[in-house]
Amino acid sequence: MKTGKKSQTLEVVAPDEAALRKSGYHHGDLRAGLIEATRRLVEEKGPDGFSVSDACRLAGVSTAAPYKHFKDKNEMLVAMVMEGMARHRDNMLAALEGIPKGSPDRVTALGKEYVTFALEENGIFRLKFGGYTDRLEDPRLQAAGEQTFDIVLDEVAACLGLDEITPDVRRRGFMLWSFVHGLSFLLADKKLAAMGGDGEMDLFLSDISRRVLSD
Amino acid sequence: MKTGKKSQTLEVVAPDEAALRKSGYHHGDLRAGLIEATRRLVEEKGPDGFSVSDACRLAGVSTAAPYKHFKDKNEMLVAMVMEGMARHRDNMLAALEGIPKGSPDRVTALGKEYVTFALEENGIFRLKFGGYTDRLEDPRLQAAGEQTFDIVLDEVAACLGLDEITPDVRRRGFMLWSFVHGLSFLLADKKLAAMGGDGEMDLFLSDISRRVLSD
DNA sequence: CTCGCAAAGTTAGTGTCGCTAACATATGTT
DNA sequence: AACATATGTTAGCGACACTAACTTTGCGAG
Repeated sequence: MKTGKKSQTLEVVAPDEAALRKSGYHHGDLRAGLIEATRRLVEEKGPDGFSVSDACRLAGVSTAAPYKHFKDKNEMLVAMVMEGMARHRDNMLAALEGIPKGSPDRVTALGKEYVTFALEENGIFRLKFGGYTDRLEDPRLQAAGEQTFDIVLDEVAACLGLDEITPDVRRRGFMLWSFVHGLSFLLADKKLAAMGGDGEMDLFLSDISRRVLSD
Repeated sequence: MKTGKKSQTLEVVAPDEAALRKSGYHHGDLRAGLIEATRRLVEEKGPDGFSVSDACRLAGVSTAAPYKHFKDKNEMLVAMVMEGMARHRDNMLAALEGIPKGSPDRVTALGKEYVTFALEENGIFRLKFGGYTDRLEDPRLQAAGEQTFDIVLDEVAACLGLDEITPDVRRRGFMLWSFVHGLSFLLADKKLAAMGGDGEMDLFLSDISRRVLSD
């Protein structure tokens, strides 16, 4: 029989969870299901509160199952963060649409998107950047991060009327990155109480862009 | 018998560890010993790698002993971070010595000290800021953080020739904080490879101060 | 001085977790 | 149809955070 009893886990699953529950003995795509479960749990309970066991319960498999697809807990997290960073990169590029090339508004838009992602996908953000050394030092993650940073460097160069990445461009890029990076952490930690309206945020970011891009 | 056998823990302790090992049945000041052990272990293995059991081994007591002094693991970490932040604050104030009041160099010096602390006591820094929401949301920690931020605000106001903390001063203070905060994370994560010499760092920070303090 | 009690240790045990080993079942190739 | 392999299972180990119940110690009141 294919779907006999299996009464310990809810049989009728919400359409929401259809993607990550299994149907028979085999799951179908447990790897993807575990990544999705990991994403949800990390977002809900935070990187520290996340456990492989929880992910297994959510996916409806035994606690040993993940190790057929991932070396260990850390690799599960790396896989999930990788997927998140790809989304992050897409969002950054999408944020540029419709803004004329060479305008400082493009830099501001990138900064805003950076902060938005850090807040909305805070679990992923903290996993990638908040952890202690070598917790997620996977070279693929580093490469993905540099790729995203290159987007910023291109825009900075364009704003300065340059067609190559000079040391000065890199310097300003680091400044902008430091800025939005720290701002993301402080906002997520609610250290900046007074930063109320969305418009105030926009002004803040464009002010920063102006200061960093001026000579 | 008072000091009969007890052969499981090294009896002859290094002078280094004298402060946190016990002598007899009673430790003397286990609370302080555990805080010191926690500090060393967090710095060595990172916030995630830290375990109460390790701290107990280092302090030479049983794994149940800490719970006579701390509610749980989190409170041990809070106590340790509190002590670190007091040190941090002292360092900030010390960094101002000898620099004329009202000079932007004072702001730069504060920024440098901030980054220095974040790198040298990286475990504490990540515990306080890197963790997920509400991991260390103790009100005492928040209060200590605001106290330190006030130091920065005073200096910003002085640079602008103001004698009160206006919204503009606060805005610029947030900018500076975001900057050094993000810079600290990126440096700790080694994302900024090219930031080589110490002098280059100084130039970078003073450049940032100038940009934020200009109108 | 000693009696008693609270403070500060101990051992033993619980439940959870990450992970492994050994076994079971489904899938796809020949 | 048969086998090899991929993918699931159960059982169990060692580490961990934390608790309960017991023991030792220091100290103050009589």
